[in-house]
Amino acid sequence: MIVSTKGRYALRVMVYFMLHGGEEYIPLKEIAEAEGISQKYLEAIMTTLSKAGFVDAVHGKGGGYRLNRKPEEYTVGSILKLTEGSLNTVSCTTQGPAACSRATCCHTLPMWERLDRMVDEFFEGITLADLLKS
Amino acid sequence: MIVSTKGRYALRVMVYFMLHGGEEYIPLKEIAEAEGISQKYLEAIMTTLSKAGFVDAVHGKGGGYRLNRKPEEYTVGSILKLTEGSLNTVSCTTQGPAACSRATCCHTLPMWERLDRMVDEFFEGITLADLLKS
DNA sequence: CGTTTAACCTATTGACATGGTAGGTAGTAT
DNA sequence: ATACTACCTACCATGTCAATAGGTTAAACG
Repeated sequence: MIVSTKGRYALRVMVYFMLHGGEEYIPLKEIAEAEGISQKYLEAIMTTLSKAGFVDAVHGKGGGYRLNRKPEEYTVGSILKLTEGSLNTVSCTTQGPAACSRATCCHTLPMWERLDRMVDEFFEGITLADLLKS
Repeated sequence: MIVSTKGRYALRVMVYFMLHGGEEYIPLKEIAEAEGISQKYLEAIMTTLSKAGFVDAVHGKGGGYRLNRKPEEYTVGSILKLTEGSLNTVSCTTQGPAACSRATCCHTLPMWERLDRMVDEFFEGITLADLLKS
């Protein structure tokens, strides 16, 4: 499991904004119900997105969230990295190169690094807008 | 984290066999010490590899494990799938297509499926012998 | 004002996987 | 017989994930 619900929910919510949002703010309650996600759980995810400046948030009546930029300007990678913390595929590559004492002689490390690069390029090459195409 | 220690250890052990083994059997103890892996923990992994026919095992003095085939005939994918159970990147794709009630209308599912295919092709395209090249 | 709405904040919980340990049994060579 | 080594079963400590609970702040509306 490389991507948990946190990242997947975040993506689905962002897609929801893209499809149903405009200038107006959409309250969390509506999204949670529409997407079948626990409202309380979504709160934490939305706060993360809001703090990072991925969405605008407004308190009070008529408030809610809305996208900040055009869908083409969000990469899936940026959303996942924010909510997941990291997209590394093995613990060998999460810390610096000196994390594993066998790094210098490990015959498998280069493969993990190649995989990480491949996954990163995959997600950075997809924007929110792209998700509607397939 | 897509690959846990189980799969990573299995790969390192298989590489060890490739480099240090021949016709003779190598006891677990030697591998565990050389690779710095808990011997008891390795036992479970080796038994899995042995049961699946990836290695030959012989009890008693002078016994141990050895490779079954030529290094080019093991794909990294087959070793990881055996020890990890699955290489799926998200829970959406681990079960059948009907696992998620939103599968038919989910805008992100096709992306996860593409990712899974990409990761699978990556690992199936690498053999044990390839690991020495980079 | 006060009430409603809705974002934000701080714990806490239950379930589960991971990584590893402990202790014993069965098979093989000397 | 005994030394060695694979195999088997059970257990445990830790951490993350997913979700819940209950409150606080901010904004609109009457």
